[in-house]
Amino acid sequence: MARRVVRKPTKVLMDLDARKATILKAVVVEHIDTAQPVGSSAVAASADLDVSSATVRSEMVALEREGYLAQPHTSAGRIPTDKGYRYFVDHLQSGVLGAVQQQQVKEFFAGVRGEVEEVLEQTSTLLSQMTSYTSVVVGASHAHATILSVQLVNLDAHHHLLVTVFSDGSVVKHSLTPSYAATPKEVMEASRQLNALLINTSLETRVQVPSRRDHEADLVREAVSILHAQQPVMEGEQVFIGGSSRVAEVFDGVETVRQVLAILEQELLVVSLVQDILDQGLSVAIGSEHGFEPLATCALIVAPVTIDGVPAGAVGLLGPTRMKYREAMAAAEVVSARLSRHFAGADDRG
Amino acid sequence: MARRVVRKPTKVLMDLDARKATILKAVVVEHIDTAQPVGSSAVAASADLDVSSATVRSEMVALEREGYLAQPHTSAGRIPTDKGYRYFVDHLQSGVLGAVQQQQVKEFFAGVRGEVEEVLEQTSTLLSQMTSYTSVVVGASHAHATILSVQLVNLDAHHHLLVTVFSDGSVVKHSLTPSYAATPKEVMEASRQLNALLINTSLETRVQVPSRRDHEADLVREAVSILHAQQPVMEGEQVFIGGSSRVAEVFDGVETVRQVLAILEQELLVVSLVQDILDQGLSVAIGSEHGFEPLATCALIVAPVTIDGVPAGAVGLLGPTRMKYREAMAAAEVVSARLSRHFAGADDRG
DNA sequence: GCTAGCACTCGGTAGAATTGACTGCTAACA
DNA sequence: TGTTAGCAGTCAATTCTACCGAGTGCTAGC
Repeated sequence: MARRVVRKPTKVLMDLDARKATILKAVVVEHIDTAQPVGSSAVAASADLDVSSATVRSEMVALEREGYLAQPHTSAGRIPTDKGYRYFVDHLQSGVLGAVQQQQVKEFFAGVRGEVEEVLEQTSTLLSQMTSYTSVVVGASHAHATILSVQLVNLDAHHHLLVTVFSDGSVVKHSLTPSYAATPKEVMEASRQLNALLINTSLETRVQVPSRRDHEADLVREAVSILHAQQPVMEGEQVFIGGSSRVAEVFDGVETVRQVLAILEQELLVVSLVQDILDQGLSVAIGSEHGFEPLATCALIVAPVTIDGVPAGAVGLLGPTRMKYREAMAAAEVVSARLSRHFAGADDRG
Repeated sequence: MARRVVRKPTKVLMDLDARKATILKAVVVEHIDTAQPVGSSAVAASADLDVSSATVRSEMVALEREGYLAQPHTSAGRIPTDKGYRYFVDHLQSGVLGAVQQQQVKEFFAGVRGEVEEVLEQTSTLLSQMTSYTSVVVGASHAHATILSVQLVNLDAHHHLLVTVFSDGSVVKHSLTPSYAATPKEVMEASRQLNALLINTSLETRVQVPSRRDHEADLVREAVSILHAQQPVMEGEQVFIGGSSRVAEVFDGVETVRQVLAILEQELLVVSLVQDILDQGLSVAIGSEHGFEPLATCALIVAPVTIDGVPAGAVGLLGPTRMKYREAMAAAEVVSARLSRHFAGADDRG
């Protein structure tokens, strides 16, 4: 992927004097609210600056020159640039969740039950409902997990199922369809050997396969090779996308909607996008910051999920650059934290 | 669900004389192509009727009176009603697939490999790419499949994984989190008992569980109850939706797009919709024919997938009522047939 | 350094006029 | 009787024109 251009936001150089900052924030807040360009008088009225619109005006000229604001056309107000949003986000006093949302989260985690996948999927729906943005929940790959059990099940003479259980609780199946007919006994024996061979190894460990030429050894070899033949990257990554219909609500322009949906369809892309941002220690990627052109009008909020300190995935929210950062970031953080806790405490619940 | 109002299209009463039929078809074809109301002169020109637009006009008045056509406003042309589309579809000479699409299908099925789920998912993408409509692929539930193997795997003292393999090749996992600490030996013994108990039963079979009060028996009881505690309807149904971004292309109006996307998010709903139409032996449900209000502007094409004659799911295409029925129906039919063949012949391939 | 004031720009809107794609009807015709 | 040409009427869509108003940049004065 030609997308490794993300860089940490340079907090240096980004210092505006108090008045400029106030004005910038006012513009951002107003524009997020109304989706319209914001004029100097609106700012003069809203922000608690005791200056006239003319003063605001000259400050806005400066802010535009420095790249925080832009003007759609001469006689319009200003809208924030990505850089403007970035300043806003970096200097955001972290928001608190609304009472309704808090209640929602509480009830959800009190009531949620079931397999990891189900929980992640439902979490995704929760996040989307809370924020009215599209949510992305990524579960970690089990590339590093060790194998707890391997079992070869006989469907019929030419069709066997390799079922592998990993230490992180994931279960994977693979089909084996040898050209020769294996007897149930041979399959069982192969299964036994596979267990002996693979238990407590991870997928990255190479193992010594038998070199004999009989059905059992053939089965064992094929099973091992299938198991190890995973995609080098993030096979087994799980993505759950919640509220894709929100895309049609929060973005304007059919074409934008189509593009965003098209991207969400490519789950691998979404995973790597989230992963990238996480790598960079960012919690928000605004506009072109993630270096992925088609999402230039989007902002992506991510929050890591950990299990006992170990990275185990992430939750994310995708919205337009003019999204409600405060609420959305608060939601992502709270949910990721509760999710981490949920998994950490998974065994001491009924 | 309050939606069991689907009825077979009444082919009786639906006979139009040759000229009316020609005119109706011309209107449908033209409107599908242009999305615009079709006027009498356009019909007079396109169809090989040797009559003037005035004659066409009076015929169209009749067709409107009989409910096949409608007029958006006085001085506009006519657009087909659901009934009009229905007539069109029922009297459609079945289309053939374009050469490109044929090639696409051929290559796809020549190259496809992997687990059932992967194949279904990829098929969904294929269908969507071929037709540029959103596709829905439904895999059958394993409610009737028998259990080939049950295994209880020990994650830690309070956390076990129940892995069940079914005769249809599906694998399901459930977590067991007892409050007492079970030893690995107890878990293994429980696993053994479960196997003895459940193999060759289906999920509908009730089994006799041990009534002893020890850890093994407790584990067995819990495992059996979790396994049998499935949703009465279609737990284990799988849905794969391909090309949801197409929704933004083929429907117009953000609100419509949002609604359709929202419906696609509810997978259970989609399954039951497809199932309903399949039950009725319909291959196309147009507009309100499926009795589901929010999809009134949609048409849904379905084609059953069978494995050796046994129903095993369906493929579907969702588009606006003015979709390209010929091409889409041909695609759905061909793909469902090839898919059926693929699964039937699954064991004699490498 | 701030502000009031002013001229200027330009997108958006409202209304009127025009266009053009239709229709339905009618009278004449085969 | 069915068909057609012709015509008047309807109505959405388009174009235009004028105008409004939000908002700017600039400047002179405080």
